[in-house]
Amino acid sequence: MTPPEAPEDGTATEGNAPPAVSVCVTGLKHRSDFLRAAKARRQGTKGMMVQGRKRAPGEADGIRVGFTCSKKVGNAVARNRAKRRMREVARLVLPDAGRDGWDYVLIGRAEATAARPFDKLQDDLRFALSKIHEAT
RNA sequence: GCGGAAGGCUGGAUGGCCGCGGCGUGUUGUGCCCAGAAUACCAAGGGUACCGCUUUGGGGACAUUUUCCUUUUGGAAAAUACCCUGUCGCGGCCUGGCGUGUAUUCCGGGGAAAACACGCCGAGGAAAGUCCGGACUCCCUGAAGCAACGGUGCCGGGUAACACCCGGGCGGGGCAACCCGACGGAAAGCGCCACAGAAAACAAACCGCCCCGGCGUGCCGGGGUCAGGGUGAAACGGUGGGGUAAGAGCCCACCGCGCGACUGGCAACAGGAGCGGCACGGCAAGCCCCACCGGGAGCAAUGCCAAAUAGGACCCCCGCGCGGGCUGGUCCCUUCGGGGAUACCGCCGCUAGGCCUGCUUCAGCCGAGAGGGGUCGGGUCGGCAGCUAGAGGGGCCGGGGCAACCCGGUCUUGAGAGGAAUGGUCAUCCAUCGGCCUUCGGGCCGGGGACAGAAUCCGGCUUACAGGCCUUCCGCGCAU
RNA sequence: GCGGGUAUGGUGAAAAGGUAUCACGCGAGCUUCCCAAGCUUAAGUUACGGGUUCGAUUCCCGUUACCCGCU
Repeated sequence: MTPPEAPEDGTATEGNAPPAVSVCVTGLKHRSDFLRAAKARRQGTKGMMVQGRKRAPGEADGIRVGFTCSKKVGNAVARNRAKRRMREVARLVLPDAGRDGWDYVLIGRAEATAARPFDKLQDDLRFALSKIHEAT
């Protein structure tokens, strides 16, 4: 679902400082990946739930990220909207704050993910990532 | 103007920044493919002419050194080196595997994915529910019929088909415009109709009413009767008159009901001379009968390519159990005729034993595996196809038809993802809601954008939906 | 996506077209000095909305929620 986001080097995002090493952010595709991430550490915020897992070496390269919404979030339109907002947040935040060799899963929340102001949503992800990373 | 009925359209707009999916073109051009060249490599096993190293036996001649005897020649012993001839092993080498082989590099050609650039396209009227009907694919099947099961159910037409649509009929609702209807058959058969009521389906009679008989004179028995009573969703048709012991379609009139010649209509159905003399309650969204339709499963169908690991079949190499033999090889003995051995090599042959179920018999299978190499087929992850041009949609024109719809012409349009694109964010405008101010022109602030997201495709149905716009019609009020 | 099923007191289950039943639980009361046990009693939109029928938990249609299978 998440096509390889454009390598954040140069052209895009002039506001954000491009990371020194351009790490490829790809999508999580398999259910087993999601389940493994769910067993690792997690951090909830107002806007979303974030799960993170440091992969075993040799499993895959780069940062991988997946998005999920349960039926609690609403009908298909509401779920897709929540996922799109989280995808956009991840596109802006992860190349900066994410770490190479990790899997992340972002889980949408009813009401909050769709209604929360966009900058707050970005802050939520940054906060959650820092909490997950510092726990190591 | 108010209230209503029917049909249709629409489903926020513009811009900035950042981004997504598909297709096409171009650039880069690696993985990969094709053709060629060069170099290197390929296990176990087998062979051993030759070469190198090494273990060890026999022989040889001379040389050197040391020791001893003699001390002139010389002799003896030991060591070293050399030569010849065997021998244990290792390596080289040959063979084997070995081929359309593998790997690397280079030259030429083709060229995914990816990146970049440019261009084009990118959700709906319901994309939804998955309720019908099809297309398409696979499975079953010789064909047809019957049965079973499921569905449809007024008639005619439309359609690829339908439970859909159109027109008509009948019934019901509304003053009307209009709307609604699973609307075949209950004299083919079975079943059910609680409670109440005398009685619930075809015959019967509780209270009554009337007549006769009896006596104990207000009760009993027999007969007639269904007008009255009450029950219920439903009760031997209703009203009036005649009639009678009391009554009753018993008779008459009108209404209702049934049958119905004939007439109209393709038909549903309508009208209806005449006849009957009241019989035939309801339920088929109970079983059923009649007519018609239907094989099953579904794109997660299906087809193709195809890692790692495990397992299967076959081939080659190697190896293993038993027995015997051979003009073989090797070793031993030999009176040189031959005889014996055979762990090992080559060739030939075979079963002991095990498995199933408690026993027997028969049959079958395994039986020689623990290795190395190769081929083939199945097949998972994964990938590709199916996958979007079709009973297509839309506009305009012409023709047929009351209409649904059909025929012809012309122009235009065309999402194809796969943890799943079609967006995120900001600003302005637009529609709208609330509050405040108002000089009633408006202004300010705040909220806020219906239902809802393609997943193989198409025709319907059903359900959800903020608002806005258009057309036609009906009723009432007012004015003319 | 495609296909199938279920819904009845708080929970788990029954019910043939005719008064919604059983067990456990919960509330109240009686009994007891108190508790337990026992006895009495209350609580239901039969998921929702229509239809057929005199009458629907049951039959038919639609809606909602939940569950299951196919990869």
